[in-house]
Amino acid sequence: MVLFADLDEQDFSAIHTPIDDLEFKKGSTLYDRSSRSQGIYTLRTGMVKLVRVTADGRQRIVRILRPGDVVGLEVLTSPCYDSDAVALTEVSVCRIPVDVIFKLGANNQRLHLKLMQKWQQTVKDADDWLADLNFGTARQRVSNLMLKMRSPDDPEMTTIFSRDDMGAMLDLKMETVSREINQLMREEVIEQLDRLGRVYRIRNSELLMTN
Amino acid sequence: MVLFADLDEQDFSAIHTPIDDLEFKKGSTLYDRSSRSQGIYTLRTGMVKLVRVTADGRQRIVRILRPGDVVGLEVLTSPCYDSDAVALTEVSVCRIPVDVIFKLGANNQRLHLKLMQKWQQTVKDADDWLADLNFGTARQRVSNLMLKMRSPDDPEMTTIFSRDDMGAMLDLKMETVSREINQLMREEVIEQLDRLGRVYRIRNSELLMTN
DNA sequence: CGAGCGCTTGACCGGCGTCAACACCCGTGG
DNA sequence: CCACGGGTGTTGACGCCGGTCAAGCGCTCG
Repeated sequence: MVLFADLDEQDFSAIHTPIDDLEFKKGSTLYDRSSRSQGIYTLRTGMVKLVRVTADGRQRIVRILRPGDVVGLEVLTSPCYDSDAVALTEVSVCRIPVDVIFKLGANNQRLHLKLMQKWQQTVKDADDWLADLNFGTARQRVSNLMLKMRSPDDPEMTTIFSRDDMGAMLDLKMETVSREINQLMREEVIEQLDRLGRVYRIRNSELLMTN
Repeated sequence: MVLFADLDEQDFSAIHTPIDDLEFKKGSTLYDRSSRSQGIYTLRTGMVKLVRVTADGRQRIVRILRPGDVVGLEVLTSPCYDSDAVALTEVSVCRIPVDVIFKLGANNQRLHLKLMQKWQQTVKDADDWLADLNFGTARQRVSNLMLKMRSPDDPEMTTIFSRDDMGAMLDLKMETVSREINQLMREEVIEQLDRLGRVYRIRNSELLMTN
């Protein structure tokens, strides 16, 4: 209940339309650009990637969403979504139809404030993504991604993605991503914790930052 | 009056705080990250760049704003700005104190809708910027920038920036930008119209798009 | 055990960065 | 009027980072 955290009882009684709790499997798409609006989603657990296809047919990941983020805000003012949303892990979300937002929002100042905060966070995330992950050498990009994907409750842990996805995030080729990660491991800056190459421990965050 | 286009007389009478019309010279900064919020700006004429400084001290331009855009929306929910805003040309803006927005918004549904549309446009612009201008070869990036900066009322005309600024937008070095532009001119895809290298005519937009 | 997928690693190549020289525009001052 | 200097843009030579192509490894699942 990211958006409704501090609504009154009476606010809730105004809701007649159902709010669905949904689960998505790893790899399944919550929505794509062609689909009509089915509402906005608040992300409870898991990670979601927002994907666009460039003019020349390649995939570009424009942002990663994590628990607490809102997915698909754009349909509040637009009939369709701006990108595809694909689950990177098992994902559980809460889907809220657009008209529920408008009914509640009609005379609810606090919801407007919460929405505005979500918009602001989205813009900031987008700008951060551009400034931190798409600038500089391959090594800098990979380092910054490892830092950005740290676990909120244990900043030594970080979990990343398939090498292909990382390429689409950082504008690098899979092979380059692989090389940089293994280089960081040889230098003992990071340490692999699983067998699949997704979970790492950061042993020297200083060095990652000053790359 | 981008935001207040369809407000009632009575809405306006609620405003006591002054709304300033301001002018900025080319190169002057409207605000920077350290400055306290002085309100949001609607851009009437000219162009503004939003700039961030990366960890390693280089400048990154995250977006260009043009007439009709709103500058500094983030201070509606945050005490300070997320980036520096610098005038790329002579600029005239309309500055609206934050509390005016809140006073008007308290019971004005249409203003909320307008604001939401501005937020959505901002996110879309940010994502477009990432997907179109920071992906692919130098030639593709320069081509896409020329397309994005076309004049709204004459799509054959496009006006760009200093080579250094273009580098900070596209994550390329000045020299590379210069080479690509001159290459496009030799191929007669574009044609320079001024002596400073800012205004061009697009002679073959097909070719620019399919690069 | 073998097929298939994702990841790693090596060899090679090309595009972009680096460094430097130079052209051009403009303002200033002689 | 020209001489000069600084800022911006262009162009060339060269080197290196990251892309390309290909082989091989290690899982997982049939």
